[in-house]
Amino acid sequence: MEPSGPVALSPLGGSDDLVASNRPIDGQLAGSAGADVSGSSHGRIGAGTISCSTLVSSMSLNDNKAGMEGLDKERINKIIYEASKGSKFYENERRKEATLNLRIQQQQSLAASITAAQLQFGFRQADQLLRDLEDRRDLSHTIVHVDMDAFYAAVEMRDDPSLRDKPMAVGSMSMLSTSNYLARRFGIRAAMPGFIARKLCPELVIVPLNFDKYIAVSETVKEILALYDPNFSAMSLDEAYLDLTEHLRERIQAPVSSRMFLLRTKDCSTACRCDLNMVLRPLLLQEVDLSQMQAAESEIDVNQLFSHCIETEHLKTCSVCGRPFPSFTLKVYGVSAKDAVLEMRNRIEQRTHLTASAGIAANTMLAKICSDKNKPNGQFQIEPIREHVQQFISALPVRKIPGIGKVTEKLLEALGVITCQDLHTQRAVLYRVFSPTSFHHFMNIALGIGSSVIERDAERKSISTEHTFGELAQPKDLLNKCQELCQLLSRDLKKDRFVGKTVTLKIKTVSFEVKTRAHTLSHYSSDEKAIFTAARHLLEIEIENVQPECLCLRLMGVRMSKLVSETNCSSSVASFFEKQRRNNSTGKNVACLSGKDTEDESRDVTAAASYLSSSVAALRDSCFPQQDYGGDDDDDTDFQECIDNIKVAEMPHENRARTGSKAVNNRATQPHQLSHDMEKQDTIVHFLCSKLNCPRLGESNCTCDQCMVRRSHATGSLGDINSENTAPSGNSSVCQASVIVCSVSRPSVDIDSVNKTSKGCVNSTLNLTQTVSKSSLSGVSDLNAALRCSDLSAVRSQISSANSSGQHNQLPASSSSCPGGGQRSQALGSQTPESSHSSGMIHCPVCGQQKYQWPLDQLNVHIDLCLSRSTVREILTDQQEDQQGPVPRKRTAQVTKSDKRVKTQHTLLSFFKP
DNA sequence: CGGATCGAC
DNA sequence: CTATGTCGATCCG
Ligand SMILES: Nc1ncnc2c1ncn2[C@H]1C[C@H](O)[C@@H](COP(=O)(O)OP(=O)(O)OP(=O)(O)O)O1
Ligand SMILES: [Mg+2]
Ligand SMILES: [Mg+2]
Repeated sequence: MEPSGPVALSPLGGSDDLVASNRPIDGQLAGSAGADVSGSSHGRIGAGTISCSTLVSSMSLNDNKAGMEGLDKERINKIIYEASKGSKFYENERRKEATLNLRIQQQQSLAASITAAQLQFGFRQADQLLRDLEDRRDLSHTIVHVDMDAFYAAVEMRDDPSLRDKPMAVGSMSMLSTSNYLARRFGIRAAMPGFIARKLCPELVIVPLNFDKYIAVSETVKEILALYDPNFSAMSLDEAYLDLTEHLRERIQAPVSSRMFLLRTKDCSTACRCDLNMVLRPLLLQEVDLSQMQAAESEIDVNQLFSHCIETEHLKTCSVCGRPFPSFTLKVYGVSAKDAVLEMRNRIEQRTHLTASAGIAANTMLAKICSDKNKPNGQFQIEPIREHVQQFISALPVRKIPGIGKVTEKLLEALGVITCQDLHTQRAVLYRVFSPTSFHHFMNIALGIGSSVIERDAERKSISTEHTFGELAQPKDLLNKCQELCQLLSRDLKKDRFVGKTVTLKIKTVSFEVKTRAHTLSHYSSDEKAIFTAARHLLEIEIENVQPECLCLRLMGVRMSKLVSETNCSSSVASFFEKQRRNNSTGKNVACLSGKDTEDESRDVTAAASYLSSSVAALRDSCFPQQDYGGDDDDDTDFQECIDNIKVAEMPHENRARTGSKAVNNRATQPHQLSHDMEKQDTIVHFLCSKLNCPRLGESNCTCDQCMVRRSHATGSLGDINSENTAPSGNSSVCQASVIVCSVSRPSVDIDSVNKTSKGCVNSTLNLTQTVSKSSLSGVSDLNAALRCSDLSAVRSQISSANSSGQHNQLPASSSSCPGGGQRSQALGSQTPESSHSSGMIHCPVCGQQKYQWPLDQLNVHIDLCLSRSTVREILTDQQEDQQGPVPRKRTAQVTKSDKRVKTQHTLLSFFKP
């Protein structure tokens, strides 16, 4: 994006033709942007028509929503403006608007500086990319996006019939989460404050949120979705993507009866309201004589088909609720995608009494757009034919593309881009003005290309909690609020078994200005005190910064990121170490791992390694609280440096250059690096062993690995590990560390074998650990000595020798030629898809946690953590019977206060994965 | 890399 | 009176 010295030899003027449509808009928008800025300074209102409300376009109505077509926008915007003007919120929106206009002006001058040569270059690059993308276009999948209609509102209307014919919204006078379609006719929609909505429609009924209900309904809907695609991906409580390809294949073979479903013809208050497809369908299907049915028949005359049994009591009365069945028909759905989706939507409605809309297309981006097209209670399909796709996408306004919001729309509009067709027309300008990533996305959009596979759920990356409150300015009050939030955050972290490293404080002043401030802890934690210590510090700095003014806030939030999951292991290494630190040491929480260049693919491994490093450090701290290491963070930085070196060495062609400068041809796709990750992890483990400088460590590690490998093949015996790993008492503290490291190094086993045997292995590790643990806690300082004497160069040479061929026989897991790493990985790699195909359920061999389609790398990290954790846990329970498990102990029924855990919404990149 | 911005529900 | 809460991605300095 650098201006890169626009030595405009021939400024745009000469090449008008190519961007003809661009010119007038350029001028117009630059002009209007300038007018906005100057106009806002003397805020003239009233006299003009609507120019006052377009002044702050961010405050005018978003009608980009189903059910909001053809509104009297002018009237609505006027009301919104009248209700907003002069408010602090409005003033802040104006400020934001001004900086956005500034940004647009910069963009425009950049666009204006494009030379003819640059333009030509842009065209060439764009066309090349377009060809590549076109070549890889995949129309073979049938992707479906399902989205409930006016979800929260629909649930409330279902449960309170008096609401059904009224404009209503869900939320509060302060903020609405959604509205029903009647209310949308008044311009009332999500993210609008209730008091403004009331001005638009005084009769509006506002119903408070009931998250527990929405969550329950959501689960019900998901049950149905899973029948069509067990790997479906829910994007929020009310929508999901499915890949119907497989279902459609099977659907053709399946018996007709599997496509027959009941459909109530009218809702009667006295009749059974159960899902007829659950309580009645199975009974009817028993009675049906398929031979009597016409193949083409789609609506079946129930009375005729079941004339022989329709008077039977159990077919007249619901056995669940005891009420009479309502009138219904039996519908036979076809085998097409359209019919399958009709069937699915019908089943959702029969089951939940709520309607859903759906989109069918070859990729998620198009499917998402389609699901909105016939909302509510409708569906739309784009046939998987290139020409159809092109036709559909070309006419589409870019604002309809998920991921393109108000701001991007405005930026594009300034470049003459309104429709997706314009994206293609203006491709040379876009190439120059936007980042390579954005440009890439735009070209995908122009072609109607998106992700044609449903991504498995990514690991969560942050957990946060924030509250809006009445003005607070007293430092005491602010700190109290901060602590309260930290407590809530800690509770959430523990509930979901996460520990994290980076604490971020968010504040919003009474004038709606938002700031965030972050601090990275020295150890992974979910502990309230640890979080609060960090958050308070950040807050105090901010209070300090505005003095002698007082920091007057309307919102505060705390977020934890750099997360590591410790799923379902009932006691964590982290909490163990936290306890030790609380008891023993004076919290020296300053040191943190130096900056990491964590690539996506190695995130888990690196995180695990970081975690390990933290754990070892914490272990050391807790064992030897009196010692002053002087170089506390030396260890960490050495460690991190080593990891980085490994990564650099193993990813020679890594393109880590910032993409900001216009890279000419750095569009090479990166080969997947999973096997490297495995190797890295092993290398890291060896690094740790080396770092601990114990002659027996490598040996122990090997033995442990081998032990586990052998057990996995059902030939191992405990003799090996017991005899070889038992350390002389003099080395006991060192060996404790070794055991921890050992257990973190992954057992080379396949899943089933682990399920059968790993417990024994862990226990044997455990026995050893217990012994040495007790002696080390009594004050042996060999570990400390080892750590202090460790020498980086020696470590490096040890690493390289560990990676060289000589070690391979002893260290199967570090074989680099084997995809996925060593034997364990290989076994895992071949077993996982197998077992997941039949049941899809994978369970952690250590803690037993089950997860659907557990991704290999995540499973591995999880097992690592579990193993080390369960080891420590057993030590703990052996030593002390006290303390809380992180399990929430309060059974007091609490209402859920948020719809947390919304995952990567439909943001640009997510639509273009493979 | 931290912080701001954008986008989504 | 009264303008949310939660999360992920990207960009810029
Ligand atoms: N800005 C928001 N803030 C808080 N909650 C929201 C917001 N937007 C949406 N939600 C919640 C309430 C919605 O019912 C639910 C699903 O969102 P979404 O599918 O976009 O709209 P909707 O289901 O209410 O209407 P429809 O899908 O028919 O347009 O998510
Ligand atoms: Mg919806
Ligand atoms: Mg939705």
